[in-house]
Amino acid sequence: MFGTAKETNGRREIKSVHKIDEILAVIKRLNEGTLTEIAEEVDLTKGTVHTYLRTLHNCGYLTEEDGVYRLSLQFITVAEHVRNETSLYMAGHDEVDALAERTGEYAHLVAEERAREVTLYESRGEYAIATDYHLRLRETPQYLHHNAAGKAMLANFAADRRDRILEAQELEAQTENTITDEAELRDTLETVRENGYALNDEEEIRGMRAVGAPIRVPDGSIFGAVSMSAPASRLQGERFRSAVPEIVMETANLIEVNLETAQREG
Amino acid sequence: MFGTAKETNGRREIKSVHKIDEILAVIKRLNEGTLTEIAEEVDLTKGTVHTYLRTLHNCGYLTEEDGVYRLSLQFITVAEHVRNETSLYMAGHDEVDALAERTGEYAHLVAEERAREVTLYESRGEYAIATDYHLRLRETPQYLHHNAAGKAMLANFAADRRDRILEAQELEAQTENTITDEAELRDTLETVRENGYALNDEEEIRGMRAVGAPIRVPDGSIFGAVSMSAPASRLQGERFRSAVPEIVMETANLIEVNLETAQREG
DNA sequence: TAAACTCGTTTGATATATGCAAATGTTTAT
DNA sequence: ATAAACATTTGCATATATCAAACGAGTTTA
Repeated sequence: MFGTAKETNGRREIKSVHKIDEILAVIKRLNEGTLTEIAEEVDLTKGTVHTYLRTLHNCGYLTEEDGVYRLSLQFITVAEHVRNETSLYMAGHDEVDALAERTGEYAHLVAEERAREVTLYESRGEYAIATDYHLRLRETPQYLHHNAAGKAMLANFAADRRDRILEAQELEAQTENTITDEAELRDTLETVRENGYALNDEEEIRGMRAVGAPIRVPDGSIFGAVSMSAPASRLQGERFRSAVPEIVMETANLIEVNLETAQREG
Repeated sequence: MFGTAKETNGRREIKSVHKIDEILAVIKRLNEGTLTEIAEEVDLTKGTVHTYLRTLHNCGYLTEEDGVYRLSLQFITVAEHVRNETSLYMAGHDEVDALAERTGEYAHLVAEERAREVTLYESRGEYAIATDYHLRLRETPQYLHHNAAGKAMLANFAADRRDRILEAQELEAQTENTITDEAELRDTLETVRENGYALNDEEEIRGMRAVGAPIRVPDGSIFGAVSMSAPASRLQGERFRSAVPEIVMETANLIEVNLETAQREG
């Protein structure tokens, strides 16, 4: 989305979709732009881009004020729809609120899409810090090996799904603690499977630790994770390695039950 | 967006954009669909729709599992970006949290786009009710005359902007209390301007009242509103007509100051 | 005050990407 | 084993996206 398309291996595609995607990507990157500014960044003439912008504006993808285009607020309403139709969100947001309240820290509900982690919901406990940072983090799907929730999911995928993800990419580092060696990561994931929870020891953000647990359903199609993150100073020793994991796994279990019962109803 | 384009008055447009918009609209409406299901709803052959779906999937707009397409979770991440780039959200979300906490009820931060109200942020106080209903409400931009925040904005727009909005549409009713008469609405808006706040007396949801206040900036370009909503039984008499309006206006004022200072910084 | 420049918008002509119909795979049902 | 339903591919005709160039509006410069 917005400029991240894979190469088209010979199969026919609609070129206009790619052009639209490219234009939206440019506007997202510039945050706002005039026709000339946008056209400069795209391999199309000003006249053509003008026609695209007119149509995208008319269809509600863009707003325009004094010749300046931006992504429209309608993306927010569409996102609400997508979220509300995601059963994991519906089953989990109250439990994540409860987790944030019990721990006083940030709690997260995430899902996997295209080998990346998308945050469905985030709840801020009383003592939660780095609010703005977390807001920005949600703008970009994250690598699964960067944090506890991602590792919890990765560990519990079927082997072939995990292999496909691990083989498709290099393990980029985010901090000096990020696991970048595949063998080491696979060992860790083995432990995560055994324990039922994953830890993140300053692997994503220096000074921050986190605990995550997978959310499973029998048929395997729905999948996600919950996690709780806090400054390392407030998350150490027994609390980090036992008490909080218990609470996080309990939350995951509650969400699993919610998913189960919701499924039987509808 | 997704099937709400106005008619194209003679000017040239990119037809593919409309087709994409229509396809996404169908998938949004069906929530999920196979190629055949989607193609049935669109005036294109299966083969053509197939090419569109392939491209939209490749570009990250859709997910596909066992031949079933859905809107992708990436819409959520894009929405986060849009929201974080909206200065009103950045200036207002903490204040709206505070408003929800002080009143114990739902607090809302909204903006106007295309003559409709879009919710940028919503905060749930301790006693807030109808959570699921509010989630669903956020999926669709609302008419401005349906609630307190919308009326607060409408009342404080420049006259021509207000006229353009009022003249473009019928005043649809939502409950028996909704103001559907233009003259009556204009009178109400006059009062709203005088008071500095707007009331909603079961005009949007039966049994719910709300109080809203406009968020202004000198140059007039940024515009929005805050509101607080609660069951009528908890929002009556002096509390409805004076105490809560004071608090809501205070919140709006704080957000205005945040906007001002943020603007001077960057 | 005119000329030069910038930016958005329109338009005719053209190449090509799109869309159809029909054929080909692939899976599911009988 | 056969039929049916569905997804996918492909050749061909044509609608349409694109370019270049012209036009118009607004701003700056001399």
